[in-house]
Amino acid sequence: MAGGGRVYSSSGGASFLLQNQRGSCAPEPLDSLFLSGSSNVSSTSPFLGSSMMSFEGVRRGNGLKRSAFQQYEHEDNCDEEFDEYFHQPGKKRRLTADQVQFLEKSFDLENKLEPERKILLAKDLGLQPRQVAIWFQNRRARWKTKQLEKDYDVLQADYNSLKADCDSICKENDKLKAEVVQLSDRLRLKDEEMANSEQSDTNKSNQEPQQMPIAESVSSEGEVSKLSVVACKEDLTSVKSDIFDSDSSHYTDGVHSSLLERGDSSYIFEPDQSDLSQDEEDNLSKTLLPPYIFPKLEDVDYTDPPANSCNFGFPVEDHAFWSWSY
DNA sequence: TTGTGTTTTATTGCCTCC
DNA sequence: GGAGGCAATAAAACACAA
Repeated sequence: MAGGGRVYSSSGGASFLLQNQRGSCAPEPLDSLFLSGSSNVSSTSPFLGSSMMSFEGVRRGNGLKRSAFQQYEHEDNCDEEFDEYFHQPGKKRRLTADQVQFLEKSFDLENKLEPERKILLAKDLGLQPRQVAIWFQNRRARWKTKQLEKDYDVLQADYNSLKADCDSICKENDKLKAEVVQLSDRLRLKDEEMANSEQSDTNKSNQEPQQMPIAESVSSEGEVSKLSVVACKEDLTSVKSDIFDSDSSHYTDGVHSSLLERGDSSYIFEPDQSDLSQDEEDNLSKTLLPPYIFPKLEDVDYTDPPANSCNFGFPVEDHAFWSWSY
């Protein structure tokens, strides 16, 4: 017994099928049952022409696939065998291709089954209303599965497209990061060369008896550090030209473009000296480090990369090269 | 012919709605 | 509380390769 107090029967729905499909043995075509204008239910049904249709149209010109009926259609004594086949308790009977096609068309019109429509369909097809209901229920389940597969395919296509974009951007990001590291190394080498040069100058000046410390010299005349600044600027100019000549085509990310959009790329390396104190100039001459760069670069947050698999920011360990000069 | 995977029909239990 | 829908599942029917 079915749940919910329902009473199901699966053995009583073949009356029409027996009559209809047994034509070779009992030639009583029931086409008239489905022809419009006849006295059959569907022809007078308010659903005909809307959600209902005639089984005749489906039956006509439709070759049966291998079905239970085919197995018995041309045999002698088919009455007994047919009855035997359909009266086996607990045996499942597949619907004929015609019946399925009819149900499919009905389903296409409306995939929900109102009670009246169910009764009419059952009468038309010679099935139990319960069988029609079950067929619609299973058909809705299949439709839903197919729909899910379609949705999945669409989502997969979207995902693949986004992933391709992400991969492309990641590669570009890696390339730019490598470039930054390379340029930073060059800056550091320049700085070290400059420091060595200053050291040798200091050693030479220490041999002269009245040589003043650089800081004092700067405070009194400012000549040494100014010369250093000029020398640094000359060095940096060569580096700068390398930076902007190396591959300007992809300086379109936030860092580069934000710098270039200021209209004067040289501001990175050429702070307005009129705003500098002597000490600041001194610092510039000693470190050569672009402290002037970093405040500008702070527009880009390198410490908080996006939380996806594609790390557009520099990882924490990558910050090492930013702090080497401090 | 047979084993195996797939499809189809039917059942069961739970849920919602009226 | 009954009717009906749905998800999960069973089981028969079917398809097909070996």
